[in-house]
Amino acid sequence: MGNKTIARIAVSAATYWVDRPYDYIIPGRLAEKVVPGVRVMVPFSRGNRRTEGIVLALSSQSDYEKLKSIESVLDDSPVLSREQIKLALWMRERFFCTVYEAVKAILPAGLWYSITSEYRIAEGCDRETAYEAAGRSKREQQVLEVVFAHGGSCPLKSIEIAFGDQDPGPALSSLVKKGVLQTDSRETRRVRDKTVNTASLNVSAEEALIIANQKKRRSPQQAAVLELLSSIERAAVKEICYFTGTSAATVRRLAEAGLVTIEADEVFRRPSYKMGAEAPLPELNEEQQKAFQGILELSSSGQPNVSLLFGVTGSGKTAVYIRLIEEMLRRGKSSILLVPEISLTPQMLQTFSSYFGDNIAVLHSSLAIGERYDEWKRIKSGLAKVVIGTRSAVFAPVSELGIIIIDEEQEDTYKSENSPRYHARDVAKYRCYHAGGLLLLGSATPDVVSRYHAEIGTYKFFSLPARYNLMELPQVRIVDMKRELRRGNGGSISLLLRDELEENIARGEQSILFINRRGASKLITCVECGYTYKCSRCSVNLTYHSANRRLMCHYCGLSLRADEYCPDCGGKLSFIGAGTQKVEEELKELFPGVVVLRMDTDTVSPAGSHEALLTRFREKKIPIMVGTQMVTKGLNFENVTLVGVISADQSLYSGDYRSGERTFSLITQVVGRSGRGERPGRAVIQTFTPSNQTILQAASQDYDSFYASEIQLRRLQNCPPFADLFVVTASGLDESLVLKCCAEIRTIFQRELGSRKDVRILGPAPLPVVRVNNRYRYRVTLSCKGDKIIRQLVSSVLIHCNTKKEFRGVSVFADINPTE
DNA sequence: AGCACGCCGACT
DNA sequence: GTCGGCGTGCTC
Repeated sequence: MGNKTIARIAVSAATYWVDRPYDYIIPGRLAEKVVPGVRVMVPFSRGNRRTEGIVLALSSQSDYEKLKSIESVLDDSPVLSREQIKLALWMRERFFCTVYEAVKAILPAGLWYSITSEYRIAEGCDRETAYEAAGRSKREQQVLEVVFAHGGSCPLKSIEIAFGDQDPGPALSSLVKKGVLQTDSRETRRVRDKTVNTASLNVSAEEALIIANQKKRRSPQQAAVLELLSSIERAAVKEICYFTGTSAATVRRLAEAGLVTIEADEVFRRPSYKMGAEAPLPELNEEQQKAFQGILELSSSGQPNVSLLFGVTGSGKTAVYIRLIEEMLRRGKSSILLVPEISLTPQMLQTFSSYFGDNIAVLHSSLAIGERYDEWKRIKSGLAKVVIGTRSAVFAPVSELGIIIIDEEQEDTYKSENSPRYHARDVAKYRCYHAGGLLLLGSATPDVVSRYHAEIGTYKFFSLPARYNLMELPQVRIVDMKRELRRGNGGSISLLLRDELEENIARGEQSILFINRRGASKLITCVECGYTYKCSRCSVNLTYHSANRRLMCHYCGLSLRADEYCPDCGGKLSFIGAGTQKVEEELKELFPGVVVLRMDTDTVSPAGSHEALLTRFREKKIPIMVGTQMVTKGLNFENVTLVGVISADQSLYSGDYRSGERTFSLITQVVGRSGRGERPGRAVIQTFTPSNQTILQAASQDYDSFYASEIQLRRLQNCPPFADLFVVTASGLDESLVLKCCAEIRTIFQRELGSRKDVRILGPAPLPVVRVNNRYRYRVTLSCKGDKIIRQLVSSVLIHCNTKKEFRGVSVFADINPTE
């Protein structure tokens, strides 16, 4: 080791366009503590404001002359490993975020510091001199008033509140400069390491008993504690008190006498769920065994290390997961199982706990911050080697990564909607590649991109056949909603569905109605012929924007005036769409007195209440349940024999390249799950486009034919997997400025890439909802294979637009292959 | 972004 | 003269 006195640091205050490693001097007193992966406080920018940073690397020299020094070190040991630092840097390049944004995604929230500053009147400065120094400045006077009102010292927050929308900054720094005020800032952590005081004997058990006997007269309580400890040696102070009826003070007195030692033992806050009884490993059938072995083979042979496991619900994917995780444990390696938010239920955790017990750590968003932090610590320390969680669990700090399994890998919840806009699958791929782990994608309706990779051999492909003896394919009927309209039924429930519901109610069987609420924007269709508007340039459906009363393409921005009548047949045009509430009301009118359970984001908010609703539905045998996506998880009930899809169209025509895939996946899931008991299930799918291929394919559960037609479409449209979509979004209060910025983005792309045949530039186009929070949002899309040159160009466009004076007030960000 | 510096009109 | 408003430029 040379004399590395300089640290390369990523700072949290840096925005994307100034984000780079900054060099700082490591002061001698911190030399030991500053190592890559620890967080530090550093002065940053002209005002030297205190900023959190993370040490990326150490160096013995710097190109920069006027270096500042690290102020303090926040961590005793690195919070990021070398691999994780590399991951953060990779994420910056890949997802157009700052290094620190990536770091924040990788680490649990419980680790974050919040900085509170305090201002106080300088020592030896009285009221008079202070006001004299403030002079005639009203703001400085006001600052002093607030500080004195707080007794000479007060948090910055209070001053800010007193100032309202005025900025106290200049007045504060002026007063500090004059020596009237002094400031202090402290970083505090919201979550502490939880500890429990534990007492243990300092003397042998025999000695303790002798002393206890001596003490029996004078201090019977101390004697009782010693007696207890002589038999169990070590116990939590709380428990000692409970069993002996003494107080903590008694134990403390013994500690002062040197007879016992009290230590703070680290304990973990654990999320609670029901543990399953220990169970033998599931047996695998022939197909499962083939998949199991085939997947494991990859670990010895190297590339490729990704497999796709295709199998409908009930085909036994979970058994394969369990055996793989178990195998990894046997090899001393860790596993990460990612599930979509809605599948991570107590029931599911109970199942896994039967096999892996306390080896499991759970990570998901509705855990208490302390629980989440402690689960993270258990993983990092190697206490938990089986991680089960949602999207962010892909960052779990396991040391020996054996396998990452992504269940239902086509789900949108694996893509983050805000910065860093990562896809868990991409991160998993990166991690597995670099740590030599396996990646397994599981699905009944794989992402078309994944299936394509399996087809061309970059992923290994395994398929589990459905267990036909378990259930018959439900009887599926498709209802043409245009005809319903023409017949005078303007409601959202067709005559057929009404009859079926009636029958189920009469028979005491249960029904679930599914509403597809994806894509909040409106679609227009012809009542007579089912005509829908398509973009002539993008072959996606146009959506109606009430703001300008025009039909627009979300890709290229094409806009048409909305007609009154169908341009094809002259029929009446009408909107498609229904909400859960509306359907609930209609049901109550159709079936007075029948209980209807509604399940959507309005009725399901706290964690676990989703589960509670489902339990109620099952146990109370409530006749009808209506809901959005989340009801698809409630379809495992024997008594549910009818499933209705209220409107299959909405997601189908939402106008992004994955809408077909999403619709197929949803309908397949819904249809495939009715009739899980003895009686065969029935499904009714309502649609305005009954001849739509995707709906027909979903109704017959035919993934292969769906894939075949979808992949052709993707090739035609130059969408993933044949190209990546780089979407650059600009937003701002001034609509014309936002548009001007988008025009410039387009021009830059055109100038730099215009000659490349494989590149298509689309837009500017409005987002499905153009105005949010008074900000107008437009985007330009770049469709091409993402290589380094493209990524660099996108990055430079972001920096250009965010820093150009002309575009002040417009913020621009980029996203790769977004899901709507 | 956030913060300081510098320039300029307005007001004590 | 200074106070504070706003435009400009930089961040190891």
